[in-house]
Amino acid sequence: MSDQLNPTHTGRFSVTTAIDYPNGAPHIGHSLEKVAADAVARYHVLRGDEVAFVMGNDENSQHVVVAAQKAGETPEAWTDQMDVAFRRAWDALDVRPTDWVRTTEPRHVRAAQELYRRVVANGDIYQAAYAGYYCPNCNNFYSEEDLVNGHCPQHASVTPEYLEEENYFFRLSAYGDRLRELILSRDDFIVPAHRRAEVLGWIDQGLRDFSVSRSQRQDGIAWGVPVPGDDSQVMYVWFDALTTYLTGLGFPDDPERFDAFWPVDTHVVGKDITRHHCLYWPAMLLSAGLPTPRQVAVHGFLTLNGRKISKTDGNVIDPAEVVAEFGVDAVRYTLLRDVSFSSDGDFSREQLARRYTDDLANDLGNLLNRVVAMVGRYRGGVAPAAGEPGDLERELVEMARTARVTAEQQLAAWAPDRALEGIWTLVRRTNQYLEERQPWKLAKRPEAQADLDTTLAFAVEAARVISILTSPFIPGAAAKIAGQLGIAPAAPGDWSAAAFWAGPPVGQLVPAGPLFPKLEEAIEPVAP
RNA sequence: GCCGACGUAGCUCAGCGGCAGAGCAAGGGACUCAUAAGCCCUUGGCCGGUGGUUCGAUUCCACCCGUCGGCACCA
Repeated sequence: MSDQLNPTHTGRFSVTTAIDYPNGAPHIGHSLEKVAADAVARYHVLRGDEVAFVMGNDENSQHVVVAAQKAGETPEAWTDQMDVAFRRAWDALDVRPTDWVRTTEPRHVRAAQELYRRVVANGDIYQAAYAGYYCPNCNNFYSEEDLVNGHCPQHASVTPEYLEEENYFFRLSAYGDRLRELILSRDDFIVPAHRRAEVLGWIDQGLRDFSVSRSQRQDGIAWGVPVPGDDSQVMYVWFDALTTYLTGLGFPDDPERFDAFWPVDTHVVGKDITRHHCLYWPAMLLSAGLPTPRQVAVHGFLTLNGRKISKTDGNVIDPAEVVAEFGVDAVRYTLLRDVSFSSDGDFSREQLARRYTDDLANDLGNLLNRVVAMVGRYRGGVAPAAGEPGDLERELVEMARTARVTAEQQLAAWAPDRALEGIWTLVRRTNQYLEERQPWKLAKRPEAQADLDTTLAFAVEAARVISILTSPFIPGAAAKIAGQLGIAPAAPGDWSAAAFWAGPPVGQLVPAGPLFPKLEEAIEPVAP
């Protein structure tokens, strides 16, 4: 079954998210791709796959040095703090990577240098002058167009000096044809399709080499991965950052693990770094003689209340804050349900409250509550055995199958919103089923007790299936559903139990109150 | 300017050659197991505009109008 849906399915699955610059606390905008990757990773675990899910922080940037200085810290102390902050933020969202890479780790330095050596050996690195306007405050180069009236765009008082320095460059220009072939070789090498078209367009316009090192001398603080054979240079952002994906999967220290998980199944990235993941990275790997990724899934950005997320405008939401208010499952659900992965999507407190109330509390929570209550009231809390299914029961079973297949297909296509939409049709169908069978009426008729048993049994079973189907998205709530059904939460390999009568029999229920209690007060619209 | 997309119900979007769909929002109803929840019904669309291809176009093509991304060392 799984192999039909995903021809490359090998019993292993590897996925990465973009690594973040730890120059401040993570905001809700960072969360979408982490939560999406986590949901897909959890799904693969349920499928019984051995999963590697790599995340991390990009600590080698000169921006980090600047941020640390501003905070009066050493870069080491600063990145240690940020490391804790980021891990805590992802943990609060129930995002559980199997591997966490900091680019300052020795193993990553080894990985980046090894990759660099291989690319050098293939003749794709050369030395040339890099020229630009250098701002000592930013410790960064700007192009002439970047300057504002000759001043640094970040520091109006600074007039950046025109500097040239010898840097190393990667011969990206030589890889246009091979990259085009690679992208054309798989429909879903880049998803969604419009991103693929965009990248092919870039290739047609011609590729330029990019610099992969910077002089280390800038302001004395040694920071970054030294270029092999030239200690005066450190690797410049992309060469170093992209290599984290290799580091996390065991390159070069753990060849067994690396062989098992590389090439990675999917890199999940934001649309802003499409070019680097779809062109720079595959070209670097081709040069190094390493297999290229199977897929890059590009997601859009989140807006907040219809506006760009911006710290300077104060248009930000701290994930921890909304998690505290609505619960982690509601935040995950809203991110995954409301935001089309392929384009930008809006997030707002109102929308979060709406999803919480409509989908989670009313549809799902209330469904579980009424089922558990009826089994309690009519059958002493023990789920009865089903009798012969009728048409309605067969429809319900069919609906469950459709929901499961939809979830599978849509997750494979990186459309978690569609996957959830499909699962919710089963949630709604189960509520409808209860209205059609009206167990509360059957309970009053002595001759209808067998029908009541069947109805309750199918409703309980639907809840059990829903618990498994929803578990990649809202693991906490899914486990609570299982808990009230008196069964274990979904475990690795349990996806196949997401069908009627394919799982452990439900016996004694364990009522525990509303899954998603009604929100206390109406959420006030956020003032503009 | 160039490249790429998008304009379908009040909102968010699906459909992409054969009688316009979903969820939310709005209005009405029957019920009572349940978190005043759930269920049923209804309202609501010249499918951006104009031409063309076709027996037939929301769906394909061209142009126009409008909106938005990208155009490379800022991640």
